Amino acid sequence: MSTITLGIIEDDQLVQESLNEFFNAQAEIDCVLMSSSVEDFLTSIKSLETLPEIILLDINLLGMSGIDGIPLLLNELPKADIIMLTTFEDNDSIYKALCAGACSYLSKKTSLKKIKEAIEVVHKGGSYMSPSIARKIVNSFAPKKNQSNLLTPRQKEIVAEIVDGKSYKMIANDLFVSIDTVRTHIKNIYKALEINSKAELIKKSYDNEL
Amino acid sequence: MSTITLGIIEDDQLVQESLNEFFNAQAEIDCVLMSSSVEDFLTSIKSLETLPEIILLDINLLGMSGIDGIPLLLNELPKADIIMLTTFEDNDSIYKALCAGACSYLSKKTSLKKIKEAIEVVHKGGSYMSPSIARKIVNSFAPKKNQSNLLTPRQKEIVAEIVDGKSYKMIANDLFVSIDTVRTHIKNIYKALEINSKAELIKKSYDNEL
DNA sequence: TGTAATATCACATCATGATGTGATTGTGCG
DNA sequence: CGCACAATCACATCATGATGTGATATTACA
Repeated sequence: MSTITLGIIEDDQLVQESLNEFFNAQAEIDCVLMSSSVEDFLTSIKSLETLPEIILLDINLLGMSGIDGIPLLLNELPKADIIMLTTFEDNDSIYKALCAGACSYLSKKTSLKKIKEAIEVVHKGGSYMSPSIARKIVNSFAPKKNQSNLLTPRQKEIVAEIVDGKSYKMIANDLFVSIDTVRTHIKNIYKALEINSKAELIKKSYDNEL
Repeated sequence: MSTITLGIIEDDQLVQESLNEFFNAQAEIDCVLMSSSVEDFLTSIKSLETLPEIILLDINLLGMSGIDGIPLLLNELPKADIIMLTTFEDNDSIYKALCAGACSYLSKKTSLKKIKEAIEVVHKGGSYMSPSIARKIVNSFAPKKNQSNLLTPRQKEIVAEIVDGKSYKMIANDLFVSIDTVRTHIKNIYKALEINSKAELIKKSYDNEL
């Protein structure tokens, strides 16, 4: 197996040292750059001969946050894979990091052995998530338990049409009822969901809040 | 650690045997039911004393597909966690299984040791994905390469407000411009995106097609 | 049997959205 | 310099959406 080149952006001195020490002892992984901030990292890579294939990235950094740094890093190193290594495990951070282009997300509690495993997995074109984080991600797909019966079946049909971009007139046609009936349904839907515009309805629908 | 009770739905005789043999040798895991179809499984669990906490589920089954079976299984065993174990690794199967409520997804190539690990991880409230599958999932979050420059920065601001559920009037207020300016922007946005309603705009935005 | 919930329709009114035409200003680029 | 383009504003018009009030028929359940 060829050596994997690694970059690390991490502002905690202790974590830096422990990672450095560990990877120095690993023949398969070569840490080519260690920085305390995204800004530093971006200037430093310009003078490197061998660029990192994998970047371990913290979120809570001096200067720019790791999440905001992802697009910049990918811009400079389009082929690099980014692995988040952070204490933040809230849905929002995870979601934002993945959307920005990170391809793996590890809790800082992860053992060095597992971090190494994750690096190797990512290098092979896969991805590894900490179990707790993977669970949060799958939960974001799963249907809400509050499969709330806020809406009647008929109302859900109407919502489906609206979300599909249909006008009242088209809905009336599709469902073989009058426009006024559609209006009434929508009025009741708005009341049930405590909203008052199509935009909010579509948003709720996409966010699975029905 | 208390014993984990397991159910398996798998129609390949060989896989059944190899799983059975393996788990019989594991003190931590007790396979309480092995079926060849979702239908069989659902009738058989009625006569069980100890219900499975975890279900290993194949997709390609006689009768109902594993994916279609997920809601039925969760209905009977609301506390159970479902782990997919299948050769199907296409995005669509993965997406559908997770949306239906599966909480883990393993390739059939996964070693028995890793399957056991996955069961334990899931039992602790986490989730484990095969690396190749995890990668597909994260890719579904990542931004489209076609970060299309169809819209100007200002137009993107307007879209953000619309998607947020704001009316033209509110947008005009927020951005300190007149309603007519907002109208013009939206007109141009519609032209650029070849659409003609707010609903379609919000849809495109949520589907990352901007 | 009566009441609640659902689904249907009507009429009215005002707000908002969609679309067209036209104009001004500033910025950047070849 | 002149052109393209982004961003701003105005006026006009018609379609659509939001909201209220009221009514009828059906089903479902206590």
